[in-house]
Formats: sequence, C-alpha cells, structure tokens
Amino acid sequence: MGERGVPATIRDVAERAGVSTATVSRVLAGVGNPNPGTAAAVHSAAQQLAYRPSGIARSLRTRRTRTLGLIVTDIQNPFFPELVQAADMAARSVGYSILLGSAAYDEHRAMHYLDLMVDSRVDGLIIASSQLSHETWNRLATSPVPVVVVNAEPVGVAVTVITSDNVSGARLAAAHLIELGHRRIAYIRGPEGFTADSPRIDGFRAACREAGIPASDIVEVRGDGQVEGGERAAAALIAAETGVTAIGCYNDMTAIGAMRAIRQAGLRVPLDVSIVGCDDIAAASWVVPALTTVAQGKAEMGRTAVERITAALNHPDRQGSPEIVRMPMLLVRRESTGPPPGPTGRAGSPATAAAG
Amino acid sequence: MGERGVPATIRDVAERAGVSTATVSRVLAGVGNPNPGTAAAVHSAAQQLAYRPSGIARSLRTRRTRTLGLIVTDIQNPFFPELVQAADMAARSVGYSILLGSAAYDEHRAMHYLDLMVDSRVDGLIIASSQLSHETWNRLATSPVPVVVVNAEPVGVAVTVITSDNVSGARLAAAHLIELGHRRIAYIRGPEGFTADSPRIDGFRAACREAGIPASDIVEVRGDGQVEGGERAAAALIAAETGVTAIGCYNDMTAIGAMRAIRQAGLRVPLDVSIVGCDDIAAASWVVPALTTVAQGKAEMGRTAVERITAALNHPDRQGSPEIVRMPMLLVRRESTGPPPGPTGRAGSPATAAAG
DNA sequence: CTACGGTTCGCAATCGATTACTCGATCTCG
DNA sequence: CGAGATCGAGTAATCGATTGCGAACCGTAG
Repeated sequence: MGERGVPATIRDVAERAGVSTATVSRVLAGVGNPNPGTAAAVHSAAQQLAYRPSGIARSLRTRRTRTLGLIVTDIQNPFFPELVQAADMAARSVGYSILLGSAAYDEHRAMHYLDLMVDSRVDGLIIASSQLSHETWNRLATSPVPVVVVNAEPVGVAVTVITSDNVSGARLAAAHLIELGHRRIAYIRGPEGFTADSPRIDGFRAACREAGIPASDIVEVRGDGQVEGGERAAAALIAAETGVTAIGCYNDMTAIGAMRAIRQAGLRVPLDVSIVGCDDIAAASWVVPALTTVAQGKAEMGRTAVERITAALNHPDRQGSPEIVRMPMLLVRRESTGPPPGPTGRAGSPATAAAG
Repeated sequence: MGERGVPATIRDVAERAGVSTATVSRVLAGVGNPNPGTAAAVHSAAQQLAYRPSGIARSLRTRRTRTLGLIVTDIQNPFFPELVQAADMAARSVGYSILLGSAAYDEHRAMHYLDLMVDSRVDGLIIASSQLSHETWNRLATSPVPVVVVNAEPVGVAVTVITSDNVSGARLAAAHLIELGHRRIAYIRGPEGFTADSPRIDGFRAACREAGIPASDIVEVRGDGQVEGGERAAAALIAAETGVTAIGCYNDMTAIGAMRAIRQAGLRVPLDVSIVGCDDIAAASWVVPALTTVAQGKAEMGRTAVERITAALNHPDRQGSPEIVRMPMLLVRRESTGPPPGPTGRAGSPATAAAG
C-alpha cells in the first residue's frame, strides 16, 4: 500500500532550486514578480521532487483550512445524498473540501462530530438535520465557526437556516388531492421531533380546512419517516375501515411504504387510493406507479448552504446577521394520484367503504 | 453565525493554570504522573477557557491527521451511502474522521480529489469506485499514503482491493433462475468500463453453460447501470420478441428499470417475466414486487476497508503486501422471480400476450 | 548533614508553511 | 555620474501543539 519515504518539504525544494523557502512559497503561490529564471528553477525543482505543499502547515500559518464540515442526520436516508453532492460540488468550485459526518439519527453523535470538526478547525459548518434539540440549537448559536442549518425549522435562535417552505408544500399536496375530488383524506405523519412534521401537517390541515373539509374528516396516523412505518400506518388505516380515498405522507419513503400496504390489501393505487409523498427522492420515480410528490430543492439547499457559509467567511464583518431562507416546494404529478373511485367504482375498502 | 474572538490556545491555558504549555499538553493527554494539584488547575483552566486543542497544530507536530480520505464514484448512487456510513462508523470508532469526495462519475474529478486529500495529509485513502483506468491504478499504487480500493476488480497492480465475489454472485443469480425452470434468459449488462461488468456476465454465462443452456439462448443487452438504462434495455428486449422468461441484471437500479418496462408492456413480474438484480440496495425491497437480488456486503466492505487501512497505519513495517479480499455475495429471494409461464401461460410477446 | 534515587515540570526545538520587513542590486533621471 | 526609486529575494518571526532533555525539588538513608 503506502510507499516512499517522507514527502518533500518546501525546504527541499528551496535547496534544490538554490533559493530561500520564501521564494519558493511566493512563486508557487504566484505572488510578486519573480525573476523568470528563479521561477523556472523553483517550478522545476518542485516538479522533480513531486512537491505538494502541506495543507497542515499552511493551515496553521494562515488559520484557514479551506474545509467545511457537513453533518447529516443519516447519509443512508435518500434525501441527503443529493444535498451532499450539491454541497460538495459547490464547495469544491470555490476551493473548499467537505468533511462529512453521518450521525445515523443519533443527535448525540452529531454533536460529537461537531466537536471533532471544530477541533480540526473547519472554516464553517453545515448541519443538515431532521431534528435538533434546543440544547443543540444553543450549541450551534455559540459555535466558534460560522454555522448554517439546513432542513430544520428555525426556532428563533440566532443561526442562519435554510429550509423548504414546508407549510406551502403540504398545502400543495392537499390542494392537489382536493382538486382531484377527494374528501376523505388521511395523513401519515413523520416521527415526533422531526422539525418538518408540524409545519407539514399544519399546511395540510389548513388547505383542507379552507376547502371546507371538516377536520374530523382528516384522519392522522403517525409513521416513522421510513418505509416500514408508512407501511404499518397505511395498513392500520385500511384495517380501520376509515374509507379514505387519498393519503398524504410526511415523505416519500412513508408514501412508498403506504403504497405497499395498499397493494398488499388488494387495493390499487391510484384507482382505489391516491398517494402523495414529499421530498421527491430518486426512488419516487422508480416505483410503480411512480409517486406523485412535492419536491424539495435538495441540491439547491446544498448549494445555498455553501454559498451562505462562504459569504460569511468572506465578510466576517457583517456576520451575526442570521437569516432564514425558505425554498419553494413544487408539486410533481406522477401516477400515484387520481380521482377518487366513483360510486360504482371500487367496491369499497375491504369491507365497508362502498359508501365512498 | 460565527462569534467569539479567537479560540483559546494551549498557552492561554498554561498561563491561567500557572504552568508551562508542556504540562498542559501532558495532563490533557494523560501522560506522565502529574501532581494532582496541577492536574486540577489545568483541567479547570481548560474548562473555563473552553479550550479545544488545535488539530492542525497537533497534526503538524505529530505528522498524523487521524483523517481518512474516502472517494466514491457517486454518493447519489444508492450503493454507496451504506458503504460510506459503515466506513464512517468504523473509522470514528478507532478515532479517525472521514474526508469525503463524491466524484459524480468523473474519474478525472476523482483524481483531483485524491490530490487534494494527499495535500491535506490524510493518513490513508479509500477509493470506492465502479471504474478505474490504468493510469489511475498506477497513481494509486505510487500514492504516498496507504490506499485501499473497494468495489473494483483488481488488475494486478500492487494495491489492496476489497471487492465482492462478482463471478460467484452472478452464478447465484443465474442458478436461481435456472432452478425455477427458466431456459430462455436475458442479461442486461452494466456500462462498459465498470469493472464489475465482466466478471458478472462471465459468472452468469458460466452457470448457464453448466446447466446445458446454449450460449445462443442467452441474450445480452447493455444498460447503463441506472434505472433509465434498464428500462430502455428491457423495452428493447420485449420489442424484439425474444421470448425470454427471465432477466438477470447488472444491478438493482437496472432491474428496477427493467421491471418498469415490463409492466409498461402489459406483462407481469414475475408471472410473465422474472427479474433478478444485484447489490441489494434499500430500494430493492421498496418496489412491488420486491426485487430478488444478490446482495453485496456493502457495510462489511466499508468496515473492512477501514480495518485494512488502519492496520497498515499501525504496522508500517510490513506494508507493501497488498491483498485481495473477496466478499461473498448472497442470494436474497423476494418477489420478482418465479417459475416461467407454463405452456398455457402467456403466449409469448406483448402482441399475443392477451392469452395470458 | 550530605548524597542519591525518583518525581514533577519547564525549556526550547520542532513540525512546514506564510509573510512583514529589510537589504542589495539595478534602473532612472536630472 | 550620483541620488533616489524600484524590484527581486532573503531573514526570521509566527501559527499551536508535542516531546526529549535536564533542572529543581522531594524524601530517605547512610
């Protein structure tokens, strides 16, 4: 695996080129007007020694690492890779690298990573999290490095946060269902504590209310934000014979689970039950029927986060002015939603829904 | 966002505790037998100043960063997150952090990241890649830091590589299909250049041959390793009226695409056509029918990669002994495979399928 | 009371770069 | 031809930790 002795240092290059380390540093950095001869000598020496400046030494001196910390709730949740990729690209394009930490849904672990990243002196920190305790918010607000939070609802703490307009997004989903003619609608919520859960259910309820659907006609169950939870929740919904003809879901994984349960019960999507998800993860268009969902600008959020961080880095003066950025969400109509079954349509939920 | 002036240094702590920096370093590192009184003073001072040692300065001095570079082909490919997560956990558990780079399928970009990581003096490097040019292999073999390659077929270059036993895995898939009674089988290959493509088609062919199926009965088409490519390939297969009753796929995304195309053509999985994938990504069990596939030990590979790297780090002596680790693959039977349609089953291609 | 073994801790070098300051040499122009 | 401007390059301080070496101090024994 490894080979070679020690890598060449700037001193080695200086000696070989017959100049001082200061000169090597200058010509390699392209500052000053070096004599063409010296420049050539330096470049040649550097080349021959395969010299690569030590980022460590440079960072110690310049007090900047050109590294951004990125902590995500869980890299295995398909919501995050797109965001991570976009952040990585955006960062690289302005000369930064990304130090990643995947917290595996453990907030305590996330805070540990935060400490480690601060120790390694990242220039800035991006936290893409689905849940954040108050204690954590405070830690973030007093962080020694610029922080931006992505994908969590702001709670009034002085930290820049970038998030989707969850309320409007959920309204979009509900409005779509209502427009198709659905009246008995269910909503499978996300895990308690996930900050997007409240605004989404609120938006969903609001749209229904405004359409004149009594709150009592909206049945809410709780999922876990994963496929399994969606499956269980939808199965319970069907077993309860609520006669719902459409289900809004906290996220796409929940929706995919719900679709499984519905099919399992012998019903068809969207003929018997319509499903709408949220997030627009890649798998949403892989399943059959393809999932109608409300898309979040995941890549856009990643890019924006990097942009905000680097802005703060370049203007350390007017920092302390945290902002809240809300990205619009967009309804993506695919195949999992349609009009409710007509009176002569489906014979009802397994037992009763005939009245549907 | 950011706040606070400069973070406290070891000198600040030393002054406040009334000792030298050497002592601070020692008590905080827990080496030596500090006088209980001094130890208390140091800890207290460190506490009050919220002192966090600079990883930069420490790394410069100790010549170790306790950071591992991890470059993946594309973090958006669902194959990688599980591997990344496992590697991250394994690394953290032995005191290392992960510097991530997602190459977005661009090998040139991957090499650029490699340079950046070497510059930032990572202690070791893990490359999880689906394709690797000869030039890249050579770069890796002469890397100044220990390298392990994951998920690519070894090509005789002196680098440790950890990969699945692709040949046997593909045999498993083929054998499963054959055992179910299929005789006219297709295989949708991965992109040219992806190193797992060859061994997989080889293993698949070998199992067929051994079962007495003439090579001419195996139809091969090329996908792109993504859902779209699988969809196109399967659509072409159906349009060609080859009468295949089962399709083996390069990976799960290809298989998921193939299932879409089959359903699109009015056929059913697995009643009319059986599908078997490869990888066992999360989405394999989300689709309906759930995908039968050959699982790779993704997490295991991630852990093993970290284990091998850290082993090399701890025993710099007997390095230069690259090894090849082949992880077994496992058939996961789900719902997308079944016996071929009987003589009275479907009458063949889409045009006539009505009989089914 | 001195000598000696054993602790505890401080001094200072070191890791590899960057950069303010300074010094000679060359150039310019009266 | 000489004074000052200009320019290229070297000297050395610095970033913040770690660590080998030795000094100071302890207690104990002869």
